[in-house]
Amino acid sequence: MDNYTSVDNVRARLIIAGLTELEQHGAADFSLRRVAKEAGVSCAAPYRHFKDKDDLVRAVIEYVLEGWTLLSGQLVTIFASDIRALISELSVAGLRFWIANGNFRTVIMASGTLGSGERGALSSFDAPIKQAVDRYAAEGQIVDSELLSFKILSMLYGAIILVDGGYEATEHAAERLREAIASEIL
Amino acid sequence: MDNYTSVDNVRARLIIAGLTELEQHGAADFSLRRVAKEAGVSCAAPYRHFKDKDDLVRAVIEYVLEGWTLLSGQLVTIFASDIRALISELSVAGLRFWIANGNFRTVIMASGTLGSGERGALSSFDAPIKQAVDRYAAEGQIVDSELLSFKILSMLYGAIILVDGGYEATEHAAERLREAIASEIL
DNA sequence: GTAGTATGTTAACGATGTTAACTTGCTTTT
DNA sequence: AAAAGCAAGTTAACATCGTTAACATACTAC
Repeated sequence: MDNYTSVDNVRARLIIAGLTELEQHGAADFSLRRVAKEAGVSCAAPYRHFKDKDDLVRAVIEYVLEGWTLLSGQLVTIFASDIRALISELSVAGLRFWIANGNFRTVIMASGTLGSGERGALSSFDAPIKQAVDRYAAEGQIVDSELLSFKILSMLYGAIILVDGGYEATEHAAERLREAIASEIL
Repeated sequence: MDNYTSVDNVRARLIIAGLTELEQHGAADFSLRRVAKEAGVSCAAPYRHFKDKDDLVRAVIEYVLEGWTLLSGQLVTIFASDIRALISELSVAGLRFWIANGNFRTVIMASGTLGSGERGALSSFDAPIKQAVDRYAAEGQIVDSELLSFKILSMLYGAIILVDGGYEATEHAAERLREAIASEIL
């Protein structure tokens, strides 16, 4: 019989408990003990599955990023025939993704919080976009691929901060981002 | 005789102690007790000057931002006759400012950490740039001022994240930012 | 069956943010 | 000048936190 359902049951529960903890209390007030209680285990149990608190948080982020990998993969498929649309849609979707996953960006973008893994997380996020830009450049368009990547990625991350800071509403920023990118890859 | 030197001596000491604390331990490990000890007072003394820990951190950030206000003010004066150069120099200086003040951007850009004041801090940072762009638009250039502000500010903030995340070296990013902005306001 | 390992428990430690109760010294009022 | 009031420091205590150590228990392998 398969034992897949019971494999690492507690670990999985800890991760999704950590996810709601992150959503509700943010990165600053993230309490490992609360997560353990929420998962129905003792306060020391997490240490059987994770090195320390940051390790759990890292796992939660990894879990969340799987959603992005899935989503971006679908976009790549859908817009396979129109690279410019792909770049645009990936960026706007990326913006919405970060805004929807409110507190995660705080953790990922704050360098101190996670050891040296944060670029790993970030790069696994912007890889699809960078890849699409490279493909755009490779398809004969005369562009400085590196500069274009920088422009688009920085605008994307910057838009997140602007929205987060209350400078603009999400949808407004999404539209602006779409415009800005369109003007770059016309 | 002037009693300026002794006015709020402890409060001032707490702020600069908080500043070095933020530099050395980051926002996540910021310890109020350590700050108090560093300032030579008891662990409860800060509560005579600040509502709570976050209030102290806010004060530290305000203090740091005074440096930017000063710097940006000088740039505005220096490049008064060349708005395009002003926009460019303000942006690059802004990037360098955040990178130099490593741990502060973590605090300011993480929404959860500071109550609702974070946009206040951010807006007092990007106000000079927004202002310069508006002036650029007002001087007869046919541009969508709002869109241009969005582009430049988002690229600026995004560049900070990219540098912070290890995507690019500071000077490299500064050069790219300069290029990107130049291509927008030619 | 017995040894070993994986995974849970409870109990404890030190550090932290915060508050309450108190002292102390200066300023103002009478 | 004496008293009242207040600003600003102290110490002591509390709950919570991350983390570790010591112990228990069940599954797995030889």
